[in-house]
Amino acid sequence: MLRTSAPNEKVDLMFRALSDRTRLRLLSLLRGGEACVCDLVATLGVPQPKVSRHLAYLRRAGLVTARRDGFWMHYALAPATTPFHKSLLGCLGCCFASVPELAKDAARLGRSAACSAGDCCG
Amino acid sequence: MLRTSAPNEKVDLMFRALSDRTRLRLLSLLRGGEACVCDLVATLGVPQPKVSRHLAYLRRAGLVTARRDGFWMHYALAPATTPFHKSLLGCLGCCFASVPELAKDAARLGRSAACSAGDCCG
DNA sequence: AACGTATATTCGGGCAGACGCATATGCTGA
DNA sequence: TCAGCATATGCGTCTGCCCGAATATACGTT
Repeated sequence: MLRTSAPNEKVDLMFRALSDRTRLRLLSLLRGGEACVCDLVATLGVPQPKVSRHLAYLRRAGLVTARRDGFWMHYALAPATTPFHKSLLGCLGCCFASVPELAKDAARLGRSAACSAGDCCG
Repeated sequence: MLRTSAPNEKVDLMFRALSDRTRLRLLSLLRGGEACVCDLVATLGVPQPKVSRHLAYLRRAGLVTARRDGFWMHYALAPATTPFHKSLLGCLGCCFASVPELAKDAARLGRSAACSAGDCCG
C-alpha cells in the first residue's frame, strides 16, 4: 500500500526519531560513547521513565543498541549498516556541533562534544 | 521556560520538518533547483492542498523560500544562514542519495538526484 | 525468599499535526 | 469587472506521540 516513490520505512523511522528534543540530546550524548540510563537521566535532568521511553524509540529506529551489565543497561550508537545510516551519523555530528546547548550536556557528562567527522564540518 | 540545555527552537523546528515523508520528498526535489507548486503536485502525485500545506511548514521552519511569478509560486531551498543549517543541507544531500525512491521522484521531474556535496558522500 | 536498585512498561489525558474536502485568496487576461 | 487558473487556508476528524504517575520487570545481595 506504499506509494511507489515514498522514502522507505527505515529512512522515515530514523528521521522521525530526530523530531524530539530529548532524543536529540540523547543521541548527542551517545556520540561520546556508550552510557547507562542512570547517567543519562542525571545529565539531562529529566524523569527516568521519559529517558527509557525515548531510548526505546531510538532502538526501534535502529539508531542505538543496548547492552545489559548487571543492574545497568548501557546504550550506544548503533553501527551504521546502510549508506543512509552512515551519512546520517555524519550529519548528526555536524549538526550537533552547531548547537551550544548540546555541548553543555556533553560537558556535564564529562565528555567532549567535538565533531569527530573531519570531512564535513568545514 | 526552556530547559537550559535543550536544543534551541530553530534546530528543533528544522528536525521536525524532516519527520514527514511528503516533506522529505519535497526537499529532495528542491535540491535540484526551484520548482513551482503545480510541478511538485504532478511529480509527487498527491493533492495540491497537501503539497501547499507541507511547503508552508517547510517555510515556517526556514528550509525553503517562496517567490511569486504571476500565477505560479516557485519554491526553492533557503540559503543556509547558520552553520547548523549548512551542515543540515549537506546531510540531506547525502541521505537522499541513499534512497532510491527519491531518485525516482527527481527523474520524474526531469532532474538528477546526484549528491552535489562531494565532501561527505564517501 | 525477601529486599533494594536499575530500568521498562502501562495507562489515561492532552496536544501537535496529517488528512480530505470545501472554500478563500491572488493573479491574469478578456 | 468577470472568468478562470494557481495556490493557500479553514474546518472537522483522526492518529501518533509526548507526558506524568503508577506499576511491572530484571538483577544482585543477603
